[in-house]
Amino acid sequence: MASGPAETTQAAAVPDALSSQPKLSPSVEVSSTRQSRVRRREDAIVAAAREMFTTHGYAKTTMAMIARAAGVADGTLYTYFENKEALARGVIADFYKRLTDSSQAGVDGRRTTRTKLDFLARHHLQRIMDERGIIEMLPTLMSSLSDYEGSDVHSLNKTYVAVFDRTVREGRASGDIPSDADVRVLRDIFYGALDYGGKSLMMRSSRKGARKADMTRFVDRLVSMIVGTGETARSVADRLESVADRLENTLKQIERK
Amino acid sequence: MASGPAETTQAAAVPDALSSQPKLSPSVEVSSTRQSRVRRREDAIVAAAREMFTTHGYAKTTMAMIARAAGVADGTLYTYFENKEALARGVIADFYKRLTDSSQAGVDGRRTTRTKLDFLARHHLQRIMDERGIIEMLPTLMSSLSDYEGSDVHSLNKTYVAVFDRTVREGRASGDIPSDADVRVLRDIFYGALDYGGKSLMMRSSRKGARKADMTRFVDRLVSMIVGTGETARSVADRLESVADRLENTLKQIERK
DNA sequence: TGAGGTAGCTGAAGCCTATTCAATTTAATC
DNA sequence: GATTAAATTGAATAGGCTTCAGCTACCTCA
Repeated sequence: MASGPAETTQAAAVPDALSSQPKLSPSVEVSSTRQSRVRRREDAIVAAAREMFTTHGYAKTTMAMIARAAGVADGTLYTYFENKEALARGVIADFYKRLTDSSQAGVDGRRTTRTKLDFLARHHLQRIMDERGIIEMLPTLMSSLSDYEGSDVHSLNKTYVAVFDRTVREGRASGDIPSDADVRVLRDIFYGALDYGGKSLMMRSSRKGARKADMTRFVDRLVSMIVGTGETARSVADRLESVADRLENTLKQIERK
Repeated sequence: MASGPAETTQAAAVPDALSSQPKLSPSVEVSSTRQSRVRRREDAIVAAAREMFTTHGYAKTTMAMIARAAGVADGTLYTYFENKEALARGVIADFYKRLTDSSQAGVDGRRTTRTKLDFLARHHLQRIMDERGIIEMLPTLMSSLSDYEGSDVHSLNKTYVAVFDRTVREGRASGDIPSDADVRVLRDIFYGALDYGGKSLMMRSSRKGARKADMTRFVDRLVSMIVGTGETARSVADRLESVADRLENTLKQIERK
């Protein structure tokens, strides 16, 4: 529709193979080239929108409020985003990008399957509780399933959960997770439980302390369900194995007599 | 605000201790008393609203559309419901009431913890997939957590999940579920996984057959996580564990010689 | 350096809906 | 049948999203 940089949002998912100008040295981002100013303005709009949506919710936030907060005219918003929904999607996309980065970083810093999953769970919970206003817009925007498939929010979500998927596959390979486990099933259970549990946690336990304890109990249980009764069942197997060794040896001795 | 029967919706949760008239024989419901006509009209409005919301989604449904479908004037809607949100809540409340009834009935017809949970899971999945348009309105309406607490939707939801809670408590008492399990934690995991999994199921597997298989695999896994590695496997594990104990002790004695 | 061109910006006007309310119809009561 | 109260109506109001004709600031190139 608009001839302006409206599609920038879509393209933002990819590194940036944008338009006419050959890329200048990236360090000059501070300079006042047209592109950089445009990008800065888009960032300002997204930031203003996030602020407003988070504070007042999607429905009660008006485009005028966002424009005012971003320091632009109402019409300018439509140069960058097709409409209110697209702007909200932009905010969500941005959220997912940040979430994915921090999740991957956290996972990389841990060794065992259990600690990785434990981190992923806590991190997800923390984030959706902090920025709940944003993720609550998701169902509103993606009401028609067809809206969702193919949207950049969808692909960014896939990128995000891929962090979990990789962790599970590694866990399966290393024997921490039963090898017959279906990654998609575990993923649905994991994130479903976290989203629902997050709401639940916010409702009860208003006291800071109680919430933290509740959260720990919840996460521990959830993670234990995935890495299996693992520990115990596994240790039984381990013990049985060593018992078998000792039995064989002892039996040999007894039989020899 | 309105002097009309606007609060009927709220009161509908309770059997009906309404107003002036002493209750006549309930069989005369067909008659044309003022109250009965009012109730019939409210039902018509809720039904029309459900139809529209389900087909077009909350945002794209206009009050005018609902009024037309219900065969009343625009203004009449506001005699029964304070505003569009309240009307949507009415639709959701109605959904929960029906869901609770059918769930309880299904649970009553089953014996074991596993089959009860299996039924609850499948039933919940089926319903949220069929009437997805309705439950998708929930986050939109209840965006401010404070809206939710105390709303009749909240209390009806509590009534609904109570069916699950009872099943889990019974399962704990009968030993099918570990006695240290926290009902709230299990509940969050159960319904969270189902809600998320439902969306997931709808996205992949468009083919009828594949969806049914996916659903079975998903539900089996989820239920197994709650009732444990399941009756048989669990008892074997228990036996193995105790055998291991005895073996170790015995071996020590033998080896000592 | 200045003319010409264009990307980006502006904000008032248009359009669409939720919601209100004065007037009207319908039902209950006496 | 008259009186009163409850329900209903739909046109008017209000407020928010979106458009668009014109304006500004910047870039390019001679």
